[in-house]
Amino acid sequence: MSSGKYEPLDPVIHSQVRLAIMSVLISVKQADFHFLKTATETTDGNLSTHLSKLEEAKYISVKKTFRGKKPLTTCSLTERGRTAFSKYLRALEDYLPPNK
Amino acid sequence: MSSGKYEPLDPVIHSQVRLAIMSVLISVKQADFHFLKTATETTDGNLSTHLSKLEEAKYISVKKTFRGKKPLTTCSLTERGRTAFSKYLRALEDYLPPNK
DNA sequence: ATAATAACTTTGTAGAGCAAAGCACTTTGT
DNA sequence: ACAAAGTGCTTTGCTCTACAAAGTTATTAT
Repeated sequence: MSSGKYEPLDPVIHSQVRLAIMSVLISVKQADFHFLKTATETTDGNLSTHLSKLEEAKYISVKKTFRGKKPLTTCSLTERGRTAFSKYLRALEDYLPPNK
Repeated sequence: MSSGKYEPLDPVIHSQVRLAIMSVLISVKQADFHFLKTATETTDGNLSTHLSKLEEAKYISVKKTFRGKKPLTTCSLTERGRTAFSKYLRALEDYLPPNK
């Protein structure tokens, strides 16, 4: 039933780092800056900008609190983000060879 | 057995248009410019530059001939391209939620 | 001869991605 | 108490990417 058509891939998600972030957040529901940085193996600067982009798109929500005296940034997927991610995954299938 | 690590995604392939091109070429073995343009729904300019990029990476081979009096550009995957694509697909799995 | 079409390629510009530098603290010596 | 080092980010600046629009070259239609 492959339609032969390529659905557009949401450009907000179709980026290595942001895809990794979304992927992490799908599985853990909540993740702080350090965790995401380790998981995605990116730099502080990159992570920060990519998080901002995902936040602007309302795909994640970012809560800023304190862990003891230090700032703590905690991220989680929004419903909108979850929807966008599954839509992305469905679209992506158009690009993948038929499932074995 | 998901390692929790995100393998880097080959940047030559991780682009909507180039991914679509690779996807087409995996399934049809040969495709001309017009066919690829229709399949990937991109503009002439974009397709041209993306093909050049894939060619530079030696992922595709581009043969320029004539169909009657008109130029005809025919593309196909190289072995290197085929390998790169399956590597990309394996890496991509790291980013996708566990199958089902 | 002129115009329209085909099959690309090149160019210009706007946006994405990254590392380095910056900022606002807090902790750790001394 | 003070300075130096560390933490947890954000901002900046540069390079690289992606795209559409314009250009090129040749062909077919009028």
